[in-house]
Amino acid sequence: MGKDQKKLPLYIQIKNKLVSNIKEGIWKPGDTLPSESQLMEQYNVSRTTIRQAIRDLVQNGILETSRGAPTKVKEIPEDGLGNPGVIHHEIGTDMAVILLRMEKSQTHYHAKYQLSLPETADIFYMERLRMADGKPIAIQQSYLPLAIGDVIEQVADKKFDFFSTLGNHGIYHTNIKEHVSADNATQYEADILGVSAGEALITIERTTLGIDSKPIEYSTTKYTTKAFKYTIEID
Amino acid sequence: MGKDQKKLPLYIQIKNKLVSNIKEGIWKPGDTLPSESQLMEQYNVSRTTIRQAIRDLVQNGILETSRGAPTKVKEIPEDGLGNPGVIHHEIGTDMAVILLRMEKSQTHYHAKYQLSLPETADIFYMERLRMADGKPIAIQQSYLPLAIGDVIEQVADKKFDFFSTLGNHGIYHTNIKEHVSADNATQYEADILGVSAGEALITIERTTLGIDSKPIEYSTTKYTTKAFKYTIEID
DNA sequence: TGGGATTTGTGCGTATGTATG
DNA sequence: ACATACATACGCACAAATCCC
Repeated sequence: MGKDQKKLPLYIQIKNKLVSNIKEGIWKPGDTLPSESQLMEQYNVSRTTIRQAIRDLVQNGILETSRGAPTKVKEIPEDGLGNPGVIHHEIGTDMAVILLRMEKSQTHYHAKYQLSLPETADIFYMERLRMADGKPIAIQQSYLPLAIGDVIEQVADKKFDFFSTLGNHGIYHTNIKEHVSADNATQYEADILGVSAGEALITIERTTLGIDSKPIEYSTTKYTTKAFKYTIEID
Repeated sequence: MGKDQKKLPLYIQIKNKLVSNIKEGIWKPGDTLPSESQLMEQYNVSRTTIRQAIRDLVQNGILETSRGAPTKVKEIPEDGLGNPGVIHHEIGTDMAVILLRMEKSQTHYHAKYQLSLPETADIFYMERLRMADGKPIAIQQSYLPLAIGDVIEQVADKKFDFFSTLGNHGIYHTNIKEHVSADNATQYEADILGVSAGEALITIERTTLGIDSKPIEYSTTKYTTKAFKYTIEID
C-alpha cells in the first residue's frame, strides 16, 4: 500500500485513501462520508486539500455533494475511474478469453496506418474470442506496436485487463477514441459467435494513445447485440 | 449581456466572460490566455476565483493547461459546451426531415414507461424520416409528454433543432442518456430507407431529462450505417 | 413550526514547489 | 541561470443549504 505515495501531491494521496475506503467496502454506495472538518483532522491536512480530493472524485462520478448536506458515495458508481460520462461494458459475469491467432505480421496495412507506423514496420496481431458465462460474445482483433505486443504476448491467453497489464510495465494511456458502427455478420463470424450469418453485430473500433500521444493500440471488436451495452450520458 | 449576472458566483461570471471571449473570436483555438495574475488584475478577483473558472473550462474541454506554460484555448473544442468528449452526428450536408406520422396516442406503453408517465396518460407520438442530401438516412420515432408535444407540433414538418426549439419556449434539458445497439432492418424499414431487408442498422435510444429531472423526450432512431458516425473520446 | 448547529459552497490572502521558455 | 507561469497547500471568513431537535 504505502509504497512511495510520499512524493505524490497530498490531494492525490487523500483521493487514493478515499477510494480505498470505498473499494474495501468501509463506505458503501449511499453512505455518507465524514465531514470535511473531520477529514481535515483525520488526515491532518487543510480543507483546500480535502476539497480538491473530493472535487476530483465528484467529477469522476464516485462521490456526490450538495450544499448543506453531507457528502455521499454515489449509488451506481458508473465505471469507476477516468470515465467522463461514458459507460461501456460487456454483459455477463464469468468472463473469459480464447486466443484464436497471434502473430507478428507485416501485412495489415490499415492497422499500421491507425498506429502511425511506417508501412515497412512489423506489427503484433492478435485475434481473440471473448466469452461471457461460457458463451461467445465478441471477436476482437488487436494490433499493437511490437514493443507493446511483447508485453501482451505473455498474458494473451489469459483474461486480463489490457490497461492494467500495460500499467504494470510502465506503459500508460492518455486518450481513448472509439468509433461505433454496425455490420452484418459474415459466415466466419457467425460460426464463431454462434449466430446466423447476416445478423447485426456492433463494431467498436478503438484507438488508444500513450503518454507521448503516440498510438499504443488499435483494435476492432465485433459484439453480438445481446451481449453489448453502450450508454452515453451527457450532463 | 450583463443582465443579472450579479447574483451568480464570481467564478461563474468569470467563466462566462472567458467563454464569451472565445465565442467572439477574441481568443482563437491555440491562442494563449493572459496569465492568472493578469486575469486577477483585469477582473479584480483573487487567484482562487480565476483558477476555479479555468479549472471548470479545462474540465469542459474548452481550455488546456500545463505547468509552467500559459493556458491555451484547446484546438478542436469538441462540441463546445457540456459535452465531455462525445461527438455524435449524421453524415451529410443538406439535411431534411419528412413527417411520416404524428398523433396523440394512448398506446406505446413502453414509451410511457421511459417518460415516467402513468399508463393512462396520453402521449405525443411522431415518426419521421431523416434525410441527407436527398437520401434517407434514418427513421426516428419520438415520444413526448403532451405539454412538450404541443410545442413541437407546430414545427414538426420542418427541419429544426429539437433542443433549440424547446429552449425558445423556455424548456431546457439537463441530462441526455443514449443507448446504442444494432438491429437488422425489417422489410418496412428497408423499404423506407432504401436498403435491403436484414441489413444492419444502428439504433440510438435517447432519453432527455428536463430541468426538473423529469423526462421530456424519449426517442428511437435507426440509422443506416453509412450515414452514421459515433465517436467517443475519453481523456 | 422554528431556529440553531452542521456542512458544503464561495472567496480572499499568502507561501512554496516545479515545469516551461 | 533566470524569470514566468501554473500546481499545490495552508489558513481564514462568511454565505447558503440542509439537518435535526
